Amino acid sequence: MCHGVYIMDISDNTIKRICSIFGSLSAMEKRGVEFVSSKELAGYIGSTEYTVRKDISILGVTGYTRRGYEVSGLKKELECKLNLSKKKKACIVGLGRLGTALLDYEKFQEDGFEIVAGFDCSINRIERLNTHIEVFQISYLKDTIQQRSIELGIIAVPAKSAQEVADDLIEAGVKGILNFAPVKIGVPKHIIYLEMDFTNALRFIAARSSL
Amino acid sequence: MCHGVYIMDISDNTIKRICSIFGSLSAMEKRGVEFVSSKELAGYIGSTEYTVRKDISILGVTGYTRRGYEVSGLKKELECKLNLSKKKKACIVGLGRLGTALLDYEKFQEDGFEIVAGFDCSINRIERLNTHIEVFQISYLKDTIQQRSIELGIIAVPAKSAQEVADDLIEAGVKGILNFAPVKIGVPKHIIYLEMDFTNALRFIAARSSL
DNA sequence: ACACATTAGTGAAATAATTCACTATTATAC
DNA sequence: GTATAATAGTGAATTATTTCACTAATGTGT
Ligand SMILES: NC(=O)c1ccc[n+]([C@@H]2O[C@H](COP(=O)([O-])OP(=O)(O)OC[C@H]3O[C@@H](n4cnc5c(N)ncnc54)[C@H](O)[C@@H]3O)[C@@H](O)[C@H]2O)c1
Ligand SMILES: NC(=O)c1ccc[n+]([C@@H]2O[C@H](COP(=O)([O-])OP(=O)(O)OC[C@H]3O[C@@H](n4cnc5c(N)ncnc54)[C@H](O)[C@@H]3O)[C@@H](O)[C@H]2O)c1
Repeated sequence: MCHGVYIMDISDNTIKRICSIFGSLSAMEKRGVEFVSSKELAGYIGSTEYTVRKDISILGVTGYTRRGYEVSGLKKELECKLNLSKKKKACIVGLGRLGTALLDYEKFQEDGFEIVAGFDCSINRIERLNTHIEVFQISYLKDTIQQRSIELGIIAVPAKSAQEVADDLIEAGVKGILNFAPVKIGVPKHIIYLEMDFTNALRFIAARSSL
Repeated sequence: MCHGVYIMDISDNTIKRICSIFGSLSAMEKRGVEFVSSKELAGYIGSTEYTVRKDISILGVTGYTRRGYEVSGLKKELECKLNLSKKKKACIVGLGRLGTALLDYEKFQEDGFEIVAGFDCSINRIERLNTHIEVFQISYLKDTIQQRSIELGIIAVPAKSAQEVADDLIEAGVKGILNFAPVKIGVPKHIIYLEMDFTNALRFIAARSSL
Protein backbone atom coordinates (compact mmCIF):
# COMPACT_ATOMS: atom_id res chain seq x y z
CA MET A 1 0.00 0.00 0.00
CA CYS A 2 0.90 3.62 -0.53
CA HIS A 3 0.64 5.84 2.53
CA GLY A 4 -2.13 7.39 4.53
CA VAL A 5 -5.07 5.57 3.03
CA TYR A 6 -6.66 2.45 4.42
CA ILE A 7 -7.99 0.96 1.27
CA MET A 8 -9.97 -1.68 3.12
CA ASP A 9 -12.18 1.06 4.61
CA ILE A 10 -13.16 2.31 1.18
CA SER A 11 -16.42 1.07 -0.29
CA ASP A 12 -16.57 -1.29 -3.25
CA ASN A 13 -18.44 1.33 -5.26
CA THR A 14 -15.70 3.86 -4.77
CA ILE A 15 -12.99 1.35 -5.66
CA LYS A 16 -14.85 0.35 -8.82
CA ARG A 17 -15.25 3.96 -9.89
CA ILE A 18 -11.61 4.69 -9.17
CA CYS A 19 -10.68 1.71 -11.35
CA SER A 20 -12.78 3.18 -14.18
CA ILE A 21 -11.25 6.59 -13.66
CA PHE A 22 -7.84 4.98 -13.83
CA GLY A 23 -8.73 3.42 -17.16
CA SER A 24 -9.96 6.76 -18.52
CA LEU A 25 -6.79 8.47 -17.33
CA SER A 26 -4.66 5.89 -19.15
CA ALA A 27 -6.51 6.61 -22.36
CA MET A 28 -6.23 10.38 -21.88
CA GLU A 29 -2.55 10.15 -21.07
CA LYS A 30 -1.99 8.33 -24.36
CA ARG A 31 -3.85 11.07 -26.20
CA GLY A 32 -1.64 13.66 -24.51
CA VAL A 33 -4.37 15.30 -22.44
CA GLU A 34 -2.86 17.25 -19.54
CA PHE A 35 -5.75 18.25 -17.31
CA VAL A 36 -9.21 16.89 -16.69
CA SER A 37 -12.07 18.16 -14.55
CA SER A 38 -14.24 16.15 -12.21
CA LYS A 39 -17.13 16.84 -14.56
CA GLU A 40 -15.33 15.39 -17.58
CA LEU A 41 -14.23 12.36 -15.59
CA ALA A 42 -17.80 11.87 -14.43
CA GLY A 43 -18.87 11.84 -18.08
CA TYR A 44 -16.27 9.23 -18.98
CA ILE A 45 -17.22 6.83 -16.23
CA GLY A 46 -20.95 7.53 -16.04
CA SER A 47 -21.12 9.21 -12.66
CA THR A 48 -21.44 12.74 -11.26
CA GLU A 49 -18.85 15.42 -10.61
CA TYR A 50 -19.68 15.32 -6.88
CA THR A 51 -19.06 11.65 -6.60
CA VAL A 52 -15.84 11.82 -8.59
CA ARG A 53 -14.48 14.59 -6.39
CA LYS A 54 -15.46 12.75 -3.25
CA ASP A 55 -13.94 9.49 -4.46
CA ILE A 56 -10.67 11.14 -5.33
CA SER A 57 -10.55 13.05 -2.08
CA ILE A 58 -11.25 9.86 -0.13
CA LEU A 59 -7.95 8.62 -1.52
CA GLY A 60 -6.31 11.80 -0.28
CA VAL A 61 -5.41 13.05 -3.75
CA THR A 62 -5.94 16.70 -4.69
CA GLY A 63 -6.40 18.65 -7.90
CA TYR A 64 -5.99 22.27 -8.91
CA THR A 65 -8.63 24.97 -8.66
CA ARG A 66 -9.83 26.11 -12.06
CA ARG A 67 -7.81 23.47 -13.90
CA GLY A 68 -8.97 20.16 -12.51
CA TYR A 69 -6.68 17.19 -12.05
CA GLU A 70 -3.35 16.74 -13.77
CA VAL A 71 -3.88 13.57 -15.79
CA SER A 72 -0.59 11.77 -15.40
CA GLY A 73 -0.16 12.99 -11.84
CA LEU A 74 -3.55 11.70 -10.81
CA LYS A 75 -2.93 8.46 -12.64
CA LYS A 76 0.33 7.93 -10.76
CA GLU A 77 -1.35 8.69 -7.45
CA LEU A 78 -4.21 6.27 -8.11
CA GLU A 79 -1.77 3.65 -9.29
CA CYS A 80 0.05 3.98 -6.03
CA LYS A 81 -3.01 4.06 -3.79
CA LEU A 82 -4.63 1.10 -5.53
CA ASN A 83 -1.39 -0.80 -5.73
CA LEU A 84 -1.52 -1.10 -9.48
CA SER A 85 2.08 -0.15 -10.11
CA LYS A 86 3.48 -3.64 -9.74
CA LYS A 87 2.88 -6.08 -12.61
CA LYS A 88 0.56 -8.87 -11.53
CA LYS A 89 0.81 -12.44 -12.73
CA ALA A 90 -2.34 -14.25 -13.69
CA CYS A 91 -3.31 -17.61 -15.13
CA ILE A 92 -6.32 -18.83 -17.04
CA VAL A 93 -7.98 -22.14 -16.30
CA GLY A 94 -10.09 -23.57 -19.08
CA LEU A 95 -8.80 -23.00 -22.59
CA GLY A 96 -11.99 -23.34 -24.59
CA ARG A 97 -13.51 -20.61 -26.71
CA LEU A 98 -13.51 -17.97 -24.03
CA GLY A 99 -10.28 -18.99 -22.32
CA THR A 100 -8.26 -18.88 -25.53
CA ALA A 101 -9.72 -15.46 -26.40
CA LEU A 102 -8.51 -14.20 -23.04
CA LEU A 103 -5.15 -15.94 -23.31
CA ASP A 104 -3.70 -13.73 -25.99
CA TYR A 105 -5.56 -10.51 -25.21
CA GLU A 106 -2.70 -7.99 -25.32
CA LYS A 107 -4.48 -5.32 -23.38
CA PHE A 108 -4.12 -7.23 -20.12
CA GLN A 109 -0.38 -6.98 -20.56
CA GLU A 110 -0.52 -3.24 -21.32
CA ASP A 111 -2.51 -2.71 -18.16
CA GLY A 112 -0.09 -4.55 -15.94
CA PHE A 113 -1.70 -7.97 -15.85
CA GLU A 114 0.56 -10.61 -17.26
CA ILE A 115 -0.98 -13.92 -18.23
CA VAL A 116 1.85 -16.31 -17.52
CA ALA A 117 0.12 -19.67 -17.83
CA GLY A 118 -2.96 -21.43 -19.14
CA PHE A 119 -4.40 -24.74 -17.93
CA ASP A 120 -6.85 -27.22 -19.34
CA CYS A 121 -7.77 -30.78 -18.48
CA SER A 122 -7.69 -31.88 -22.10
CA ILE A 123 -4.24 -32.77 -23.39
CA ASN A 124 -5.63 -32.86 -26.91
CA ARG A 125 -6.81 -29.31 -26.69
CA ILE A 126 -3.55 -28.12 -25.19
CA GLU A 127 -1.53 -29.70 -27.95
CA ARG A 128 -3.62 -28.10 -30.65
CA LEU A 129 -3.36 -24.60 -29.18
CA ASN A 130 -1.39 -21.98 -31.02
CA THR A 131 -0.34 -19.35 -28.51
CA HIS A 132 2.80 -17.76 -27.16
CA ILE A 133 1.66 -18.27 -23.55
CA GLU A 134 2.79 -21.48 -21.89
CA VAL A 135 -0.05 -23.93 -21.40
CA PHE A 136 -0.19 -26.92 -19.06
CA GLN A 137 -2.29 -29.87 -18.21
CA ILE A 138 -4.44 -29.05 -15.17
CA SER A 139 -2.49 -31.39 -12.89
CA TYR A 140 0.41 -28.95 -12.99
CA LEU A 141 -1.73 -26.15 -11.62
CA LYS A 142 -0.44 -26.02 -8.08
CA ASP A 143 3.25 -26.40 -8.89
CA THR A 144 3.14 -23.83 -11.66
CA ILE A 145 1.27 -21.26 -9.60
CA GLN A 146 3.72 -21.62 -6.77
CA GLN A 147 6.84 -21.65 -8.90
CA ARG A 148 5.77 -18.57 -10.83
CA SER A 149 4.16 -16.74 -7.92
CA ILE A 150 0.88 -16.39 -9.77
CA GLU A 151 -1.50 -14.22 -7.76
CA LEU A 152 -4.63 -14.13 -9.89
CA GLY A 153 -6.73 -16.95 -11.28
CA ILE A 154 -9.16 -16.52 -14.15
CA ILE A 155 -11.75 -19.26 -14.42
CA ALA A 156 -13.14 -20.18 -17.84
CA VAL A 157 -14.22 -23.77 -17.33
CA PRO A 158 -17.78 -25.08 -17.45
CA ALA A 159 -19.91 -24.13 -14.45
CA LYS A 160 -19.89 -27.63 -12.98
CA SER A 161 -16.08 -27.59 -12.61
CA ALA A 162 -15.74 -24.00 -11.45
CA GLN A 163 -15.86 -24.58 -7.69
CA GLU A 164 -13.34 -27.39 -7.87
CA VAL A 165 -10.96 -25.28 -9.96
CA ALA A 166 -11.39 -22.36 -7.56
CA ASP A 167 -10.54 -24.58 -4.60
CA ASP A 168 -7.38 -25.73 -6.35
CA LEU A 169 -6.40 -22.17 -7.24
CA ILE A 170 -6.88 -21.07 -3.64
CA GLU A 171 -4.96 -24.01 -2.28
CA ALA A 172 -2.16 -23.13 -4.67
CA GLY A 173 -2.09 -19.63 -3.24
CA VAL A 174 -3.82 -17.17 -5.57
CA LYS A 175 -5.17 -14.06 -3.87
CA GLY A 176 -7.96 -13.22 -6.27
CA ILE A 177 -10.29 -14.97 -8.68
CA LEU A 178 -12.15 -13.68 -11.70
CA ASN A 179 -14.86 -16.16 -12.63
CA PHE A 180 -16.53 -16.33 -16.03
CA ALA A 181 -18.55 -19.45 -15.33
CA PRO A 182 -22.19 -18.62 -14.66
CA VAL A 183 -22.22 -19.88 -11.11
CA LYS A 184 -21.41 -18.36 -7.77
CA ILE A 185 -18.25 -19.80 -6.27
CA GLY A 186 -17.73 -19.94 -2.52
CA VAL A 187 -14.38 -18.58 -1.35
CA PRO A 188 -12.85 -17.79 2.04
CA LYS A 189 -13.02 -14.18 3.18
CA HIS A 190 -9.41 -13.38 2.38
CA ILE A 191 -9.85 -14.25 -1.30
CA ILE A 192 -11.12 -11.48 -3.54
CA TYR A 193 -13.74 -12.82 -5.86
CA LEU A 194 -15.52 -11.31 -8.83
CA GLU A 195 -17.94 -12.86 -11.25
CA MET A 196 -18.63 -11.85 -14.84
CA ASP A 197 -21.92 -13.37 -15.80
CA PHE A 198 -22.80 -12.36 -19.35
CA THR A 199 -26.23 -13.97 -19.21
CA ASN A 200 -27.15 -11.97 -16.13
CA ALA A 201 -26.00 -8.85 -17.93
CA LEU A 202 -28.33 -9.64 -20.82
CA ARG A 203 -31.13 -10.36 -18.38
CA PHE A 204 -30.60 -7.00 -16.75
CA ILE A 205 -30.75 -5.22 -20.09
CA ALA A 206 -33.85 -7.16 -21.11
CA ALA A 207 -35.59 -6.39 -17.81
CA ARG A 208 -34.74 -2.72 -17.90
CA SER A 209 -35.69 -2.21 -21.51
CA SER A 210 -38.84 -4.31 -21.15
CA LEU A 211 -38.18 -5.89 -24.52
CA MET B 1 -44.88 -6.19 -18.41
CA CYS B 2 -46.64 -8.47 -15.98
CA HIS B 3 -49.11 -6.79 -13.64
CA GLY B 4 -48.93 -4.64 -10.57
CA VAL B 5 -45.23 -3.89 -10.56
CA TYR B 6 -43.63 -0.80 -12.01
CA ILE B 7 -40.26 -2.18 -12.86
CA MET B 8 -38.84 1.23 -13.64
CA ASP B 9 -39.26 2.23 -9.98
CA ILE B 10 -37.11 -0.66 -8.84
CA SER B 11 -33.45 0.01 -8.15
CA ASP B 12 -30.66 -1.35 -10.34
CA ASN B 13 -29.27 -3.27 -7.39
CA THR B 14 -32.54 -5.08 -6.86
CA ILE B 15 -32.90 -5.87 -10.56
CA LYS B 16 -29.37 -7.25 -10.70
CA ARG B 17 -29.95 -9.44 -7.67
CA ILE B 18 -33.24 -10.67 -9.07
CA CYS B 19 -31.43 -11.60 -12.29
CA SER B 20 -28.93 -13.61 -10.25
CA ILE B 21 -31.71 -15.23 -8.28
CA PHE B 22 -33.37 -16.13 -11.54
CA GLY B 23 -30.18 -17.82 -12.71
CA SER B 24 -29.91 -19.79 -9.47
CA LEU B 25 -33.53 -20.85 -9.74
CA SER B 26 -32.95 -22.16 -13.28
CA ALA B 27 -30.08 -24.27 -12.04
CA MET B 28 -32.12 -25.56 -9.07
CA GLU B 29 -35.09 -26.35 -11.25
CA LYS B 30 -32.85 -28.50 -13.46
CA ARG B 31 -31.61 -30.34 -10.40
CA GLY B 32 -35.21 -30.95 -9.35
CA VAL B 33 -35.12 -28.84 -6.19
CA GLU B 34 -38.64 -27.92 -5.10
CA PHE B 35 -38.28 -25.32 -2.38
CA VAL B 36 -35.62 -22.83 -1.44
CA SER B 37 -35.35 -20.43 1.49
CA SER B 38 -34.32 -16.79 1.37
CA LYS B 39 -31.21 -17.78 3.30
CA GLU B 40 -30.18 -20.35 0.73
CA LEU B 41 -30.84 -17.96 -2.14
CA ALA B 42 -28.78 -15.33 -0.36
CA GLY B 43 -25.92 -17.82 -0.21
CA TYR B 44 -26.16 -18.56 -3.92
CA ILE B 45 -26.09 -14.95 -4.99
CA GLY B 46 -23.84 -13.52 -2.30
CA SER B 47 -26.34 -11.42 -0.40
CA THR B 48 -28.36 -11.59 2.80
CA GLU B 49 -31.66 -13.26 3.60
CA TYR B 50 -33.18 -9.87 4.45
CA THR B 51 -32.28 -8.38 1.15
CA VAL B 52 -33.48 -11.39 -0.79
CA ARG B 53 -36.85 -11.32 0.96
CA LYS B 54 -37.19 -7.61 0.43
CA ASP B 55 -36.25 -7.87 -3.25
CA ILE B 56 -38.75 -10.62 -3.88
CA SER B 57 -41.48 -8.83 -1.98
CA ILE B 58 -40.79 -5.63 -3.95
CA LEU B 59 -41.83 -7.63 -7.00
CA GLY B 60 -44.98 -8.63 -5.19
CA VAL B 61 -44.15 -12.30 -5.11
CA THR B 62 -44.72 -14.37 -1.98
CA GLY B 63 -43.36 -17.57 -0.52
CA TYR B 64 -44.55 -20.08 2.05
CA THR B 65 -43.91 -19.89 5.76
CA ARG B 66 -41.58 -22.62 6.96
CA ARG B 67 -40.89 -23.85 3.43
CA GLY B 68 -39.52 -20.87 1.59
CA TYR B 69 -40.19 -20.23 -2.07
CA GLU B 70 -41.40 -22.81 -4.53
CA VAL B 71 -38.57 -22.95 -7.07
CA SER B 72 -40.39 -23.24 -10.35
CA GLY B 73 -43.24 -21.04 -9.17
CA LEU B 74 -40.89 -18.25 -8.15
CA LYS B 75 -38.96 -18.65 -11.37
CA LYS B 76 -42.13 -18.26 -13.41
CA GLU B 77 -43.13 -15.19 -11.44
CA LEU B 78 -39.75 -13.55 -11.87
CA GLU B 79 -39.72 -14.44 -15.54
CA CYS B 80 -43.04 -12.67 -15.91
CA LYS B 81 -42.15 -9.64 -13.80
CA LEU B 82 -38.80 -9.15 -15.52
CA ASN B 83 -40.22 -9.87 -18.92
CA LEU B 84 -37.86 -12.73 -19.55
CA SER B 85 -40.41 -15.12 -20.91
CA LYS B 86 -40.20 -13.96 -24.50
CA LYS B 87 -37.15 -15.03 -26.50
CA LYS B 88 -34.93 -12.05 -27.31
CA LYS B 89 -32.98 -11.65 -30.50
CA ALA B 90 -29.44 -10.37 -30.31
CA CYS B 91 -26.55 -9.74 -32.66
CA ILE B 92 -22.81 -9.56 -32.16
CA VAL B 93 -20.70 -6.90 -33.81
CA GLY B 94 -17.00 -7.71 -34.10
CA LEU B 95 -16.16 -11.31 -34.80
CA GLY B 96 -12.63 -11.47 -33.52
CA ARG B 97 -11.46 -13.68 -30.70
CA LEU B 98 -14.08 -12.59 -28.21
CA GLY B 99 -16.92 -12.12 -30.68
CA THR B 100 -16.57 -15.61 -32.12
CA ALA B 101 -16.43 -17.11 -28.62
CA LEU B 102 -19.74 -15.41 -27.89
CA LEU B 103 -21.26 -16.31 -31.24
CA ASP B 104 -21.65 -20.00 -30.61
CA TYR B 105 -22.13 -19.91 -26.85
CA GLU B 106 -25.13 -22.22 -26.45
CA LYS B 107 -26.07 -21.03 -23.01
CA PHE B 108 -27.42 -17.74 -24.36
CA GLN B 109 -29.91 -19.76 -26.35
CA GLU B 110 -30.91 -21.86 -23.33
CA ASP B 111 -31.53 -18.70 -21.36
CA GLY B 112 -33.76 -17.12 -23.96
CA PHE B 113 -31.26 -14.97 -25.83
CA GLU B 114 -30.98 -15.98 -29.42
CA ILE B 115 -27.96 -14.76 -31.36
CA VAL B 116 -29.38 -14.37 -34.85
CA ALA B 117 -26.59 -12.51 -36.61
CA GLY B 118 -22.92 -11.58 -36.46
CA PHE B 119 -21.22 -8.64 -38.16
CA ASP B 120 -17.65 -7.73 -38.95
CA CYS B 121 -16.02 -5.20 -41.22
CA SER B 122 -13.55 -7.71 -42.57
CA ILE B 123 -14.89 -9.81 -45.44
CA ASN B 124 -11.86 -12.06 -45.15
CA ARG B 125 -12.63 -12.85 -41.55
CA ILE B 126 -16.28 -13.47 -42.28
CA GLU B 127 -15.49 -15.91 -45.03
CA ARG B 128 -13.12 -17.89 -42.89
CA LEU B 129 -15.58 -18.25 -40.01
CA ASN B 130 -17.02 -21.64 -39.22
CA THR B 131 -20.29 -21.12 -37.38
CA HIS B 132 -23.93 -21.98 -37.71
CA ILE B 133 -24.99 -18.38 -37.04
CA GLU B 134 -25.42 -16.18 -40.10
CA VAL B 135 -22.67 -13.58 -40.42
CA PHE B 136 -22.67 -10.40 -42.48
CA GLN B 137 -20.45 -7.61 -43.58
CA ILE B 138 -20.99 -4.60 -41.32
CA SER B 139 -22.71 -2.58 -44.04
CA TYR B 140 -25.74 -4.88 -43.73
CA LEU B 141 -26.14 -4.04 -40.06
CA LYS B 142 -29.13 -1.74 -40.26
CA ASP B 143 -31.14 -3.77 -42.76
CA THR B 144 -30.53 -7.03 -40.97
CA ILE B 145 -31.44 -5.65 -37.56
CA GLN B 146 -34.66 -4.21 -38.91
CA GLN B 147 -35.64 -7.23 -40.98
CA ARG B 148 -35.05 -9.63 -38.10
CA SER B 149 -36.32 -7.34 -35.31
CA ILE B 150 -33.09 -7.63 -33.39
CA GLU B 151 -33.43 -5.92 -30.04
CA LEU B 152 -30.04 -6.39 -28.43
CA GLY B 153 -26.59 -5.49 -29.69
CA ILE B 154 -23.40 -6.99 -28.31
CA ILE B 155 -20.28 -5.00 -29.09
CA ALA B 156 -16.97 -6.84 -29.47
CA VAL B 157 -15.01 -4.49 -31.71
CA PRO B 158 -11.87 -2.57 -30.73
CA ALA B 159 -12.46 0.36 -28.38
CA LYS B 160 -11.87 2.99 -31.05
CA SER B 161 -14.81 1.70 -33.16
CA ALA B 162 -17.18 1.03 -30.29
CA GLN B 163 -19.01 4.36 -30.23
CA GLU B 164 -19.55 4.33 -33.98
CA VAL B 165 -20.90 0.79 -33.87
CA ALA B 166 -23.18 1.71 -30.97
CA ASP B 167 -24.55 4.68 -32.89
CA ASP B 168 -25.33 2.43 -35.85
CA LEU B 169 -26.98 -0.17 -33.62
CA ILE B 170 -29.14 2.48 -32.02
CA GLU B 171 -30.07 4.01 -35.33
CA ALA B 172 -31.06 0.55 -36.52
CA GLY B 173 -33.34 0.23 -33.53
CA VAL B 174 -31.82 -1.97 -30.83
CA LYS B 175 -33.12 -1.31 -27.32
CA GLY B 176 -30.12 -2.43 -25.34
CA ILE B 177 -26.37 -2.72 -25.73
CA LEU B 178 -23.85 -4.92 -23.99
CA ASN B 179 -20.39 -3.54 -24.57
CA PHE B 180 -17.19 -5.55 -24.18
CA ALA B 181 -14.86 -2.84 -25.47
CA PRO B 182 -12.99 -1.15 -22.63
CA VAL B 183 -14.48 2.27 -23.21
CA LYS B 184 -17.61 4.02 -22.01
CA ILE B 185 -20.10 4.53 -24.80
CA GLY B 186 -22.55 7.41 -24.75
CA VAL B 187 -26.16 6.43 -25.42
CA PRO B 188 -29.50 8.23 -25.22
CA LYS B 189 -31.54 7.71 -22.06
CA HIS B 190 -33.96 5.25 -23.58
CA ILE B 191 -31.19 2.80 -24.49
CA ILE B 192 -30.16 0.37 -21.79
CA TYR B 193 -26.41 0.12 -21.67
CA LEU B 194 -24.08 -2.19 -19.79
CA GLU B 195 -20.34 -2.50 -19.95
CA MET B 196 -18.21 -5.54 -19.19
CA ASP B 197 -14.70 -4.34 -18.67
CA PHE B 198 -12.48 -7.28 -17.77
CA THR B 199 -9.46 -5.08 -17.11
CA ASN B 200 -11.38 -3.03 -14.58
CA ALA B 201 -12.46 -6.24 -12.94
CA LEU B 202 -8.83 -7.31 -12.60
CA ARG B 203 -7.92 -3.89 -11.27
CA PHE B 204 -10.63 -4.17 -8.65
CA ILE B 205 -9.35 -7.55 -7.54
CA ALA B 206 -5.77 -6.30 -7.46
CA ALA B 207 -6.72 -3.22 -5.42
CA ARG B 208 -8.80 -5.17 -2.95
CA SER B 209 -6.28 -7.92 -2.43
CA SER B 210 -3.38 -5.48 -2.29
CA LEU B 211 -1.29 -7.85 -4.33
C1' DA C 1 -5.73 45.60 -11.61
C1' DC C 2 -10.13 43.98 -11.26
C1' DA C 3 -14.24 41.43 -12.08
C1' DC C 4 -15.84 37.17 -13.37
C1' DA C 5 -16.25 32.43 -14.13
C1' DT C 6 -14.74 27.92 -13.16
C1' DT C 7 -13.41 24.36 -10.45
C1' DA C 8 -11.77 21.57 -6.33
C1' DG C 9 -12.73 20.53 -1.46
C1' DT C 10 -15.93 19.49 2.07
C1' DG C 11 -19.39 19.40 5.86
C1' DA C 12 -24.28 19.03 5.89
C1' DA C 13 -28.54 17.43 4.04
C1' DA C 14 -31.05 14.32 1.54
C1' DT C 15 -31.76 9.94 -0.35
C1' DA C 16 -31.16 5.16 -0.79
C1' DA C 17 -30.09 0.64 0.79
C1' DT C 18 -29.51 -2.63 4.16
C1' DT C 19 -30.29 -4.73 8.41
C1' DC C 20 -32.98 -5.45 12.38
C1' DA C 21 -36.84 -6.69 15.23
C1' DC C 22 -40.89 -8.35 15.48
C1' DT C 23 -45.27 -10.89 13.89
C1' DA C 24 -47.63 -14.50 11.81
C1' DT C 25 -47.68 -18.88 9.95
C1' DT C 26 -46.90 -23.67 9.59
C1' DA C 27 -44.18 -27.97 9.25
C1' DT C 28 -42.15 -31.28 12.35
C1' DA C 29 -41.24 -33.82 16.42
C1' DC C 30 -42.93 -35.74 20.43
C1' DG D 1 -52.76 -32.09 20.13
C1' DT D 2 -49.15 -29.20 21.67
C1' DA D 3 -44.78 -27.27 21.75
C1' DT D 4 -41.05 -25.91 19.03
C1' DA D 5 -38.40 -24.23 15.46
C1' DA D 6 -38.08 -22.37 10.99
C1' DT D 7 -39.29 -19.13 7.85
C1' DA D 8 -41.67 -15.31 5.15
C1' DG D 9 -43.34 -10.52 5.45
C1' DT D 10 -42.63 -5.91 6.83
C1' DG D 11 -42.26 -1.34 9.21
C1' DA D 12 -38.64 0.87 11.73
C1' DA D 13 -33.90 1.76 12.64
C1' DT D 14 -29.57 1.98 11.01
C1' DT D 15 -26.04 2.63 7.87
C1' DA D 16 -24.22 3.96 3.50
C1' DT D 17 -24.14 6.78 -0.46
C1' DT D 18 -25.07 10.54 -3.12
C1' DT D 19 -26.15 15.18 -3.80
C1' DC D 20 -26.18 19.83 -2.37
C1' DA D 21 -24.51 24.22 -0.87
C1' DC D 22 -21.06 26.77 0.14
C1' DT D 23 -16.02 28.32 0.41
C1' DA D 24 -11.67 29.19 -1.43
C1' DA D 25 -8.61 29.42 -5.00
C1' DT D 26 -7.09 30.83 -9.49
C1' DG D 27 -7.09 31.29 -14.51
C1' DT D 28 -9.09 34.47 -18.13
C1' DG D 29 -10.74 38.48 -20.23
C1' DT D 30 -11.17 43.45 -20.17
N1 LIG E 1 -18.00 -18.88 -24.80
C1 LIG E 1 -18.57 -17.81 -24.33
O1 LIG E 1 -18.75 -16.86 -25.06
C2 LIG E 1 -19.01 -17.69 -22.92
C3 LIG E 1 -19.86 -16.66 -22.57
C4 LIG E 1 -20.27 -16.53 -21.24
C5 LIG E 1 -19.82 -17.43 -20.30
N2 LIG E 1 -19.03 -18.41 -20.66
C6 LIG E 1 -18.60 -19.36 -19.63
O2 LIG E 1 -17.19 -19.51 -19.65
C7 LIG E 1 -16.85 -20.85 -19.40
C8 LIG E 1 -16.08 -21.39 -20.59
O3 LIG E 1 -16.89 -21.28 -21.74
P1 LIG E 1 -16.38 -21.79 -23.14
O4 LIG E 1 -17.41 -21.40 -24.13
O5 LIG E 1 -14.99 -21.35 -23.34
O6 LIG E 1 -16.46 -23.37 -22.93
P2 LIG E 1 -15.65 -24.50 -23.71
O7 LIG E 1 -16.40 -25.74 -23.52
O8 LIG E 1 -15.30 -24.02 -25.08
O9 LIG E 1 -14.29 -24.60 -22.90
C9 LIG E 1 -14.19 -25.10 -21.60
C10 LIG E 1 -12.78 -25.61 -21.43
O10 LIG E 1 -12.57 -25.99 -20.08
C11 LIG E 1 -11.88 -27.22 -20.07
N3 LIG E 1 -12.17 -27.86 -18.79
C12 LIG E 1 -13.32 -28.48 -18.43
N4 LIG E 1 -13.24 -28.90 -17.15
C13 LIG E 1 -12.01 -28.54 -16.70
C14 LIG E 1 -11.31 -28.71 -15.50
N5 LIG E 1 -11.89 -29.29 -14.43
N6 LIG E 1 -10.07 -28.22 -15.41
C15 LIG E 1 -9.49 -27.62 -16.45
N7 LIG E 1 -10.08 -27.45 -17.64
C16 LIG E 1 -11.33 -27.89 -17.76
C17 LIG E 1 -12.36 -27.97 -21.27
O11 LIG E 1 -11.39 -28.92 -21.69
C18 LIG E 1 -12.51 -26.85 -22.29
O12 LIG E 1 -11.30 -26.63 -22.99
C19 LIG E 1 -18.15 -21.59 -19.17
O13 LIG E 1 -18.42 -21.65 -17.80
C20 LIG E 1 -19.16 -20.72 -19.85
O14 LIG E 1 -20.43 -20.87 -19.28
C21 LIG E 1 -18.60 -18.57 -21.96
N1 LIG F 1 -10.09 -10.99 -26.50
C1 LIG F 1 -10.40 -10.84 -25.23
O1 LIG F 1 -10.25 -11.72 -24.45
C2 LIG F 1 -10.94 -9.55 -24.72
C3 LIG F 1 -10.98 -9.33 -23.36
C4 LIG F 1 -11.50 -8.14 -22.85
C5 LIG F 1 -11.97 -7.20 -23.73
N2 LIG F 1 -11.94 -7.41 -25.03
C6 LIG F 1 -12.45 -6.36 -25.91
O2 LIG F 1 -13.35 -6.91 -26.82
C7 LIG F 1 -13.19 -6.29 -28.09
C8 LIG F 1 -12.83 -7.34 -29.11
O3 LIG F 1 -11.65 -8.00 -28.70
P1 LIG F 1 -11.00 -9.13 -29.58
O4 LIG F 1 -9.87 -9.66 -28.81
O5 LIG F 1 -12.04 -10.06 -30.05
O6 LIG F 1 -10.42 -8.28 -30.80
P2 LIG F 1 -10.09 -8.78 -32.28
O7 LIG F 1 -9.14 -7.79 -32.83
O8 LIG F 1 -9.75 -10.21 -32.23
O9 LIG F 1 -11.48 -8.64 -33.03
C9 LIG F 1 -12.07 -7.41 -33.33
C10 LIG F 1 -12.95 -7.65 -34.54
O10 LIG F 1 -13.70 -6.48 -34.78
C11 LIG F 1 -13.70 -6.23 -36.20
N3 LIG F 1 -13.94 -4.83 -36.37
C12 LIG F 1 -13.11 -3.78 -36.17
N4 LIG F 1 -13.72 -2.61 -36.41
C13 LIG F 1 -14.98 -2.93 -36.78
C14 LIG F 1 -16.10 -2.15 -37.15
N5 LIG F 1 -16.04 -0.81 -37.16
N6 LIG F 1 -17.23 -2.79 -37.46
C15 LIG F 1 -17.30 -4.13 -37.44
N7 LIG F 1 -16.27 -4.91 -37.10
C16 LIG F 1 -15.13 -4.32 -36.77
C17 LIG F 1 -12.36 -6.71 -36.68
O11 LIG F 1 -12.40 -7.04 -38.04
C18 LIG F 1 -12.16 -7.94 -35.80
O12 LIG F 1 -12.68 -9.09 -36.40
C19 LIG F 1 -12.10 -5.26 -27.93
O13 LIG F 1 -12.66 -4.01 -27.63
C20 LIG F 1 -11.34 -5.76 -26.73
O14 LIG F 1 -10.70 -4.71 -26.03
C21 LIG F 1 -11.44 -8.57 -25.57
